[in-house]
Amino acid sequence: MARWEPNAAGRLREAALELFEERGFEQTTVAEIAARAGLTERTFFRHFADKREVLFRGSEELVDTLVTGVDRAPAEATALEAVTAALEAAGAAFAPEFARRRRAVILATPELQERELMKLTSLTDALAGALRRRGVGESVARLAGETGIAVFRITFDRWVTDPAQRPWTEHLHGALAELDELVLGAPQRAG
Amino acid sequence: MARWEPNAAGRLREAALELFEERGFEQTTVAEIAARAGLTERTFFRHFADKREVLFRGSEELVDTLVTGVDRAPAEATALEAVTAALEAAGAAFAPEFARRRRAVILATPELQERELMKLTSLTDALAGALRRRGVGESVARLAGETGIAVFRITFDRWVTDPAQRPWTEHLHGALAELDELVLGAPQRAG
DNA sequence: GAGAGTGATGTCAGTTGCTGTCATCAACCC
DNA sequence: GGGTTGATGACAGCAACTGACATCACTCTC
Repeated sequence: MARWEPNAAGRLREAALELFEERGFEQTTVAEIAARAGLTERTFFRHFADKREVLFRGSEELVDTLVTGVDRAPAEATALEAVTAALEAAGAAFAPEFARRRRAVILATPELQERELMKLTSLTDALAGALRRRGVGESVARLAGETGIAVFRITFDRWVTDPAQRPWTEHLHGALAELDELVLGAPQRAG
Repeated sequence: MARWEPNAAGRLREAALELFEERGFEQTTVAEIAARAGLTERTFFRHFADKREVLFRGSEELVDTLVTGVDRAPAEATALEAVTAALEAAGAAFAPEFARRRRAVILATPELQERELMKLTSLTDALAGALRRRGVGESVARLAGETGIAVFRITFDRWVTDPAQRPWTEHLHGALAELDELVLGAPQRAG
């Protein structure tokens, strides 16, 4: 038998999410989270740098997914096509039920929104960096990064709140079509 | 003689900025800031909701300036023209020396970057809201808000770091011209 | 002009986020 | 079987932040 119950970080994350849902982020202490997970406060801070971070574990993997998606796009692909490929790959990174609960808590908590904005900025920077590495100019890379994350946010929100639970790629291409409309004045995306 | 030295909030802000420059945000305690301003820690928290906020007082006024700028734009103006008018008005809101020092501290401190992203988001939302109120559609208003703040950030950074100290409007129109290039493929802005 | 506010400040005690340090002890290695 | 490792617990301590109450120059009112 193992000395400790497995998956301490996962238990802490689930305990935190439950408590945040029940009584709110600020009204929950780290000691309470740890107790529900069968651990101590000190151990919580060994797994997560701070109280907010418990809801953001995994964002580094998302960065990797997006960068890999851009890197794997064919050399002839435009910046936006490479970003689109990356965003398609990103859809597989989320467990829908967890994502939905987590999103509700973040929307209710300014402190968590701050952290989320920071993570999204790192996604933007990572996308722009990957594009620059494949030869895209600085300004276009930055703009494409910002646009890509804007599309990502729209896609994520719709996917998470869709009562029909349509797949990620469907929402993604819907958002991209709207981007085309905005830029070109009419729907033109084929597929 | 007045019972207290005047401008407590201003003294706290200057003391905080000095200490953040000297030894960094995290290495500075609120008690130290208050002491340098001739006040107590408790009084600091009466003037500022938290330690970060001491560098962000005034952002509500910037929101007002931008919204007023959009509201005052002629009814025929496009969304982008209204945003441009608002951004021109925003230039007068900054004292360059303070802005430069503040920016350096924020760039060195992730905690402060989080707060800054939050403030920029509220600027984006305010711009988009003002545009919607003058009849601009939801999606265009949001995109114009995001674009406007992106241009604002570029303008602000260049203005603050410009060794030649050229005026705000000059940097603003430079950034807008680049936006045109990106969107239209060639410089086309006249004035 | 005396008494009753008013408002910015001080004082103090308390909670909570977060950190450093040392101890523990099953599992693993040689 | 003894040493090492690695996740955890225990405990002390700092700093951010809050609530409650006291202070006292100024101001308003009659």
